[in-house]
Amino acid sequence: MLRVNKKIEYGIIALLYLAQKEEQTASVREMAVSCSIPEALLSKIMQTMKSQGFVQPVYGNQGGYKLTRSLTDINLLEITQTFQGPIQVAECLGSENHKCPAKALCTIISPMTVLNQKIVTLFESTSLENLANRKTAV
Amino acid sequence: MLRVNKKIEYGIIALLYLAQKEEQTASVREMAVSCSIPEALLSKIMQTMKSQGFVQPVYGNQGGYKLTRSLTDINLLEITQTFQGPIQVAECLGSENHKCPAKALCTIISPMTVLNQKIVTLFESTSLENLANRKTAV
DNA sequence: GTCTTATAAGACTAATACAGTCCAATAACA
DNA sequence: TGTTATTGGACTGTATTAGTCTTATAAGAC
Repeated sequence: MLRVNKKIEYGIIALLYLAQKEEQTASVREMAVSCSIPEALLSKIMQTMKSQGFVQPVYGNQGGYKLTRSLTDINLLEITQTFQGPIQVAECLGSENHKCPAKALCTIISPMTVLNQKIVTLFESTSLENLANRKTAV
Repeated sequence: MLRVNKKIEYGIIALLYLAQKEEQTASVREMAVSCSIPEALLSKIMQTMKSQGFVQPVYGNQGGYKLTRSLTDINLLEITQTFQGPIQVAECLGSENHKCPAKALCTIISPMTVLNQKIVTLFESTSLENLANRKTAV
């Protein structure tokens, strides 16, 4: 497993779709049908995307969303953080999570932190443009 | 999130503990108390570890488990796969999972496969010895 | 032989996260 | 004012995770 959730998958697909349309808007319905994503779910996802500034809403007839940032400027880490919070390979790496009873004698926190940073770097250096071109950086 | 589960965390901690004891055995109870891990849960974890050949059981008084492989020989990928199955950043990357309705027009499968491979490589090249020394390879 | 220590294995429960739905409200244009 | 579309909240079902409980089995110590 160790997987990114559906919102992230769908969100990326939707952003790539919007990028194809260049300056035009696409409604949630259009994107949902074109990409086979449940409409109500995509609607939620786009709301979150809006609140993070990835897209801009256009109300009314012929409205929808349009991309406000370029694909080269958006990286996978941002999207992952938006829908799943910070990347933490181990639960105890979370800043607010100091309740692990084994923490004092834990032998793996420190190395896990290093591993975590590697994954963060990998995600951070992968832009949506990279994804669209079927590459990853690093 | 994007996190490794508790069994993996506890399992690694237990293996590192066993390594410290060198050729001696340590019982589940001893490990559980020393590492603050719920005993019944650790018991399950050790059973799985046994079935994968990481440790050997010793029955009876003064029994427990002992390590059968060296820390340099065990990598994080093996442990992750043992307790969480194969690493798949995206759900659709699973071999048996061909039911995604968007698959035909999905724009992210191919790049996600590349990303997935990077993570697999990172885990594979990180041995428990690396973890014990607070490093990761790659 | 039986007592004790320890693993083995299966069923079971509780809590959480995930995926997805439903409905009423609001915004803006024609 | 009707239509198209976003907004936001509550809600449901399912899967995964974490952890517990109980009974059985193995083997050494006395």
